[in-house]
Amino acid sequence: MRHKQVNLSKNQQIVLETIRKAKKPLKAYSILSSVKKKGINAPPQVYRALEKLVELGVIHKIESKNAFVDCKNSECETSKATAFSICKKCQKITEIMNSKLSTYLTNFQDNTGMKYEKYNLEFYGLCKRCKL
Amino acid sequence: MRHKQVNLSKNQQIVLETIRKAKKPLKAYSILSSVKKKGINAPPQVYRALEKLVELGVIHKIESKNAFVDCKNSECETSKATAFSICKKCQKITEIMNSKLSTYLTNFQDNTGMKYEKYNLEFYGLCKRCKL
DNA sequence: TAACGCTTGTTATAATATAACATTATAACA
DNA sequence: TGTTATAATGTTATATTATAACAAGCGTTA
Repeated sequence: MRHKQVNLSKNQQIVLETIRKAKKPLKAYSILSSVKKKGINAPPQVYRALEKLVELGVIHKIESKNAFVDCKNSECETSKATAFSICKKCQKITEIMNSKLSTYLTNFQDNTGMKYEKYNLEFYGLCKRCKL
Repeated sequence: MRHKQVNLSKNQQIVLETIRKAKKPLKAYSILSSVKKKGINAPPQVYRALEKLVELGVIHKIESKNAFVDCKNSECETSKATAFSICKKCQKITEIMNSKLSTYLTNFQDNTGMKYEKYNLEFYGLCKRCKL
């Protein structure tokens, strides 16, 4: 498995490392405060790194949370097909990797004549533990 | 297509009317400036109305745009199952009403043991006109 | 070298959203 | 009707999320 990390700039690497170390999705300003000690001082530096990392598909943005997680799917080349489950109680977020689902959605066509290039799906509910 | 009949408060009605008149998704502060002449002066008034309307399922939030559209689906009782197509070029947003899709997603199960109560799906691409 | 593209650093500000609190309206019902 | 509970309102202030704008550095390559 090859890592695109090789091609990342310094700030991009720092931000990615921070996200990878986290057990949960991180928000931009939380990342910012984590990386201040590494010389990243201002929001644009974080947001620029995030934008690039999302573009590369190595992280994903959870739109309904304004938070970022690293992509656990090693085959994920870009961020064009993403699905997450979000626990309403503990906020745990998991990337759903289900080939039937992704095939279904990637091939989905409706009658509007639109050509879909990308999708993002977010499921909400209670995770196994919080159901108890 | 019939709109849903619901008992709404004054501010909720004003906000809903504004969204219904719009041809495209509206952002909260854009709504705010539209309704200033009707006596709504501050963000919380708009956000509270929006929150309630979303809860009732008469409008939906497009998470990736921080914008709100009215629900065109007269059978949509709550905001538990939503799907949209978003044109990357003209920003046109359409609610997807496809029973096969909603059945598929509503019944979707993965192996995490999570029980899904709600989902939101956003497709991105080029609409018919922008493809030309 | 010069021109270019990309990343960086920096300050300032825009855009989105909520906290907190006081007040008023409405609904439910004894 | 009066009483209570709940929902909605109005208001100020502030928190949170994100981008604009500009200057400068660095490596590539023409």
